[in-house]
Amino acid sequence: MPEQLPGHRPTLEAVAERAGVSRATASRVVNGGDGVRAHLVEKVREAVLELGYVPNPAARTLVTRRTGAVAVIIAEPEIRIFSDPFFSRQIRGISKELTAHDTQLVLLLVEDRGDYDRIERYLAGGHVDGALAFSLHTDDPLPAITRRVGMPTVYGGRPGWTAGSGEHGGIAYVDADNRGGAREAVRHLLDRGRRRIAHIAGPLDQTSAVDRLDGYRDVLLDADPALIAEGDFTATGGAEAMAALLERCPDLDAVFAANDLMATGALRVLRERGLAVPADVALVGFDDAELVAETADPPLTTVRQDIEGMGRLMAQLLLRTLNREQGDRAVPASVVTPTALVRRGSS
Amino acid sequence: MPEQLPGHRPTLEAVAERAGVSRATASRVVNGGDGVRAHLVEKVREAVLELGYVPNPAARTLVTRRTGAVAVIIAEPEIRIFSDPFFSRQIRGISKELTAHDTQLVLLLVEDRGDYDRIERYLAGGHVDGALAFSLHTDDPLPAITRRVGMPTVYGGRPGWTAGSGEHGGIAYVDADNRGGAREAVRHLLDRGRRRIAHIAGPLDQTSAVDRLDGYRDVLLDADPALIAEGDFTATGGAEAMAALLERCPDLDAVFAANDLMATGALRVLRERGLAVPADVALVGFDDAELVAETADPPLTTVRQDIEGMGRLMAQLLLRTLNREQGDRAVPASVVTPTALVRRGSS
DNA sequence: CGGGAGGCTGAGAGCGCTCCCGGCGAACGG
DNA sequence: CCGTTCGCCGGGAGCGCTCTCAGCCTCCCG
Repeated sequence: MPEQLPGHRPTLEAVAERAGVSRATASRVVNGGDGVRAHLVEKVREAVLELGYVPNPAARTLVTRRTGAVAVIIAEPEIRIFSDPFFSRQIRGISKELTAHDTQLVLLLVEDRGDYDRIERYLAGGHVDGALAFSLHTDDPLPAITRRVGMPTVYGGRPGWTAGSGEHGGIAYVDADNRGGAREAVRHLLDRGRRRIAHIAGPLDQTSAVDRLDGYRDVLLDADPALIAEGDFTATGGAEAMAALLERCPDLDAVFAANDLMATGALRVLRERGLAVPADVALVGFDDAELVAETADPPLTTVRQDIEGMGRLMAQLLLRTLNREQGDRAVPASVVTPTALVRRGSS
Repeated sequence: MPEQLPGHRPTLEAVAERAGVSRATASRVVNGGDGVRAHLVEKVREAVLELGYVPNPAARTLVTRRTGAVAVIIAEPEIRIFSDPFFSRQIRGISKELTAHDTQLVLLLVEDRGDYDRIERYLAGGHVDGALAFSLHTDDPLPAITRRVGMPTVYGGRPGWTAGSGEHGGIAYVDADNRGGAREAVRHLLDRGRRRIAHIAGPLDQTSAVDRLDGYRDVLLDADPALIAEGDFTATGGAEAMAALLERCPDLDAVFAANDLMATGALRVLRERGLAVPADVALVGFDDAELVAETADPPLTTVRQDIEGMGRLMAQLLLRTLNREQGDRAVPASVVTPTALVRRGSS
């Protein structure tokens, strides 16, 4: 590519002049070249290359009312956000899909509740065409905001308050089959002959945690409530929950943890107490988190979900909505992706 | 905030009309209100509120030639990117600082080498005012790109090829005092009476790994080369390196790992071999990674760096550069932040 | 009381692009 | 050979904003 010319960047006007055509024709070529005779297309392309022309996105946005950018809103006040590989992989999937469609990713991190004003102003300002948001908690103000400013939004993870469609059209989301995956995990433990199967749940203000707990209960209809402890999706939380469970039910012979991080915490506590995994206690996690599940000792049996694929799906859903005609108000259907049990040494 | 009005968003023109002033005056008020009489300011502010006016960023950018956005380029093809808490915390710091200055964060993930063309086009397109980039490898094409398109850039971590100032002005970066921190770690092990101190280095195409190795050598001038093994900053890599070290030097009595993730891998191998930490082998890590160093068993002695602060610093440096007058070509000075040894149970 | 200075305001140009629409030439049918 | 259609191109308006500059009005000083 040519060096930046001194002074200002070349404009479409300059390209047109050099190619000996009008600005309109130059614009047509830059945007695909339909309806322009071949030799003119060629001339304009040359001029673009020679001048090192790059379209000015602001000018383009001003008239098309499209920014070619999408906001990714992460409203997780905790450190988890990135350190949980879950988010990183989902973002990676999103990024790939957006990139493939020449769309930019604007990252909006929410630190505290006051930030929501900023988010609202930002979305209302028309900086982006749509938004992707994650794992809402039950009282999250985000849906109200996106609705108010009319911003097309796709959520990652089923939102808390809407089982079906809300009052004003449903909300689009992409989620894994948490409940089904949990069922499979527990059934697997039953198949292994386990009878006192405990569950370390995630924070129950998140639907993924609730769904996994529900899946556990689906299979263990008469489960002893003492066999259920709530964690917070971190290793430390998992360890604490495990300790509490052992206190209450020393006879347990299996644990289904709602994610792999908590499973590793549980693993540590079990080892400390001299309990062998899986001989004394079988353990199953959830997520198949890289650098965690496989490298655990013993490697974790876990429920895999295609996290990166879910990210891609979120982006696809959003982009499809954005590319619909203006009048078309239909909300895209939500998608639930399948899970799969991965058997390793811990069960 | 008022609901989105039917049809189009209100423009500055509409605000001006409603307030009974000219568009110019309305603009002045929206941008701070200097030099406008108080009662007019009041009137315009009211009109803004009543109409729910939000400035159109594209129009503004078109004339000011400022986008109010900064690119964060992450060119780490590995999974590490986010799962290494290092990046997440740095991004968090960056995000905080940018938010405080009303600047947006555009995330650019580089998946493979072909992506660099896309990055170059993006930067050349003037979508952003500046860029922040991370941990360059020695042959990274990024510096050439940012220079070519004249994009102000601050790097996280000292770039590989430029010890001092390059041919055309130096490159601004923010880095921790890796070498000094490493020296302190090794001295600490010496103070504990250790004499056969091994080092698990990071990938030596990254300057942070090189600097930490150099710090190790600064203190152990006559270190046995067999005591040094190269890892890759992951737990698995650390485990492999540890195994290799034990193979070569069964008599080692201490290990300084170039990061905490590798230290945990080493820890696992040591335990497997029946070696007690710190009784048989003392262990020191680097980073003070959350959810890793403190929760390890035993908790890791490690070298803490203020990662989030480094992120903030990167953003500050960049913003300062951007707010300089156009003519001022000076590159901001790079910053090296201090480290501190945190003593825990592993040494 | 006149003149100059200085503070506010408004008119208007213009940022770089897209897209509507009118015109023009070629092609084709009668 | 003329009228009509159709494909292609250029002129020009306009997206919403900022900013310069000229003009006005007030105030102060001589």
